Amino acid sequence: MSVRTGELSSRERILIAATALSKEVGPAHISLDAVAARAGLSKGGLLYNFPSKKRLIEALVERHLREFDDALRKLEADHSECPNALALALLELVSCEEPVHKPHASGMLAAIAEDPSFLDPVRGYRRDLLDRLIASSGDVASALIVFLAVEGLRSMQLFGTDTLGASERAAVFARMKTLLRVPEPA
Amino acid sequence: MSVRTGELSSRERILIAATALSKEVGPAHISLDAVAARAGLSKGGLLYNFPSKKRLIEALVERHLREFDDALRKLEADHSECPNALALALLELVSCEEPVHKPHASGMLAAIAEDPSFLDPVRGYRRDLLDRLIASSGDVASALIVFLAVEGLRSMQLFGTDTLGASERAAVFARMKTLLRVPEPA
DNA sequence: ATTACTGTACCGTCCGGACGGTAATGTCAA
DNA sequence: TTGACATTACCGTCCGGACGGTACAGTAAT
Repeated sequence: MSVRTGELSSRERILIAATALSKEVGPAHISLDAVAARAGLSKGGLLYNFPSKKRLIEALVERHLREFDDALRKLEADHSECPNALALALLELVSCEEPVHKPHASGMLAAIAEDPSFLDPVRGYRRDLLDRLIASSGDVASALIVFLAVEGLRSMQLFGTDTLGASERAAVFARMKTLLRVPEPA
Repeated sequence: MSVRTGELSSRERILIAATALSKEVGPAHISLDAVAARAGLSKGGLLYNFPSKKRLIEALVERHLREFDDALRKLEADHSECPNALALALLELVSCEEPVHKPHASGMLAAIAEDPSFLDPVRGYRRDLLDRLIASSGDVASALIVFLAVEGLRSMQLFGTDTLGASERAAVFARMKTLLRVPEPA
């Protein structure tokens, strides 16, 4: 609740450190000691910011959800004139080269590793998203296809299994837009 | 290398126990002690069958891959007359109520938790699958969409995030078949 | 005086793995 | 057919180390 400088807050540094460590040593092996050292503070300092490992991981999930939603809403606003704004925003969000959620991927894996129920908030968010998508689209089936494809691309990014090339991603993106009967912008 | 009786082998029991424990205590918290106890043998006995935790987890991944591939090939054979046999088989495999891979889900999470690189064989398999799918389909874009949607459904099943209802799953399935220009069977 | 830490010292627990048995089941030569 | 040894499939214990968390005294800035 301060930080006037351009420096990152301790909380932020800790979250970043936990994510990085998860990628380096495996999601199941992030220890408080290691996270603290990586974030450049003492274990006491870490425990001051997050009173338990559970809280730390919850924060990881909350941060991911918040940043994902912010980015999505911004993109949706860009297409506010279009009836399929949400679907379009989703597609853009996941098919760009550096999606907002990608840096958080290994942190999410750490949460799953610790206890899959940490993802309950994510489950809720996704279902809401799907409902909004269905409501905003005339066609339920194509809304579902878009949702599933987005989920597929996201999961591949989560596991680092993103074997699709840029051209392939572009092809799906284009086809998906025709599926939604969105005219190409040129 | 024996087992004439109808009983499960120790290896099998261990694999089942590890998967069940992963679901119960969280993928990061399966210990050799607990797995052994659950499988009804001692830790020494477990280590006899799998000389290290790493080997145990590798076996979990191999088993998943093998059973998935078996099931897929069987379904593919059922549609051998159709040019999109592979795509159809994939869709059927993931959209049925109890997919073969679902019971293995928490075991896969345990593998990811321990070290995401355990999934390297899975990555390879998926890329091959995608290539076969593209080759067998005239249209690259729709092959990609099917692949991504399948991957999305699979990841939802993996995380227990499978919020889709049966009717929704059926709707996507049907739409996907028209995408592939497969005639409805009645 | 409060906030935001640092640093050290601990505690109890758990964990992977090594290891030394051992009972049952072959195998095979004398 | 019997004794000698090998192999298989396991048991139970032990150890060194790591981990989450606690406690607490100190400190520098506001």
